Amino acid sequence: MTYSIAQAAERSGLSIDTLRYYERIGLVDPPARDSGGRRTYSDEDLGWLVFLTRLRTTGMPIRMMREYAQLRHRGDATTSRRKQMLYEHRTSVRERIAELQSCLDVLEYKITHYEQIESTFVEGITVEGITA
Amino acid sequence: MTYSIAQAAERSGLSIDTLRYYERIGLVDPPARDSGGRRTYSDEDLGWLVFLTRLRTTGMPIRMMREYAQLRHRGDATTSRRKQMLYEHRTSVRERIAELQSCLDVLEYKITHYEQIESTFVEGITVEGITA
DNA sequence: GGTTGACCTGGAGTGCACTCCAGCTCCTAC
DNA sequence: GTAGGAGCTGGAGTGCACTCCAGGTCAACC
Repeated sequence: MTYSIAQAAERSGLSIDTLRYYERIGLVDPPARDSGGRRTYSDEDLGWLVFLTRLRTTGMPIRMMREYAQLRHRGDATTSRRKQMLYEHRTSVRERIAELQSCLDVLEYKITHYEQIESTFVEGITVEGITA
Repeated sequence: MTYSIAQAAERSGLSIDTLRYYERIGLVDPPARDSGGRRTYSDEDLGWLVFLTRLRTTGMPIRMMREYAQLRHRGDATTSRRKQMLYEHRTSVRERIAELQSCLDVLEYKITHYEQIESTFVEGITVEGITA
């Protein structure tokens, strides 16, 4: 099963331009071409694209994804390196979730106490209180 | 109690340049100045800065923070509008956390099954499996 | 009174991740 | 056989959020 660039875009959630951009910067291997020179994405290509979108969604910078892609390209010898990268990334995602959660808590508090807080914002809550 | 720009930067976690930038774009009111023309931040200024960093950390774009700042500037009449903005922002933060969590789950799965997945990436997990 | 260091201003530069464009080719349908 | 639409390339442009810079002021200390 192969997919046109439009289909690959739809299935990966990336735009057509982004697919070509990712290829240009070496994040994805150039896909096969049909007789007319058009890109044809395989299921494997799609799988990789979907995985990349996960990494991107979780905030991995493109240069790191590229590093991962390059390691992947070098095959099994780099498995542990890649695993290590995923470990580290997992940690940072967890930290990011915790950070968001903590800000969310402040937000909840602020919403709940909105009227009071508005007038006594600094003393009561933001500086001495929850913020700490 | 007042603070120099360097102290305000340290306490808010923003850089000195960012403090001046925020002022320039109308995100914070111009603070008082001392006799030498230097900015002196009050506790209230600090409280606002800290709150802004929360919004920023949770991904609120600057133009929205500015909108909020403008409403705040117009006083009590805009309380419900601002509350509404916080409600909506809360929703988007919750969604973001859920999105991160779901990607994290995939990542965990990938890490746990790393060796197997490497060879059967597409069929087993990414396209038909968890991804869905 | 000279040097140092923090701060000032307006404006230019940066890094990231796309996104858009002109001008072209190729296939399909009428 | 031509009109339309999808796709192609190289390169330029965009939006965001800072970040840096040159050239200056000001207060304090030696």
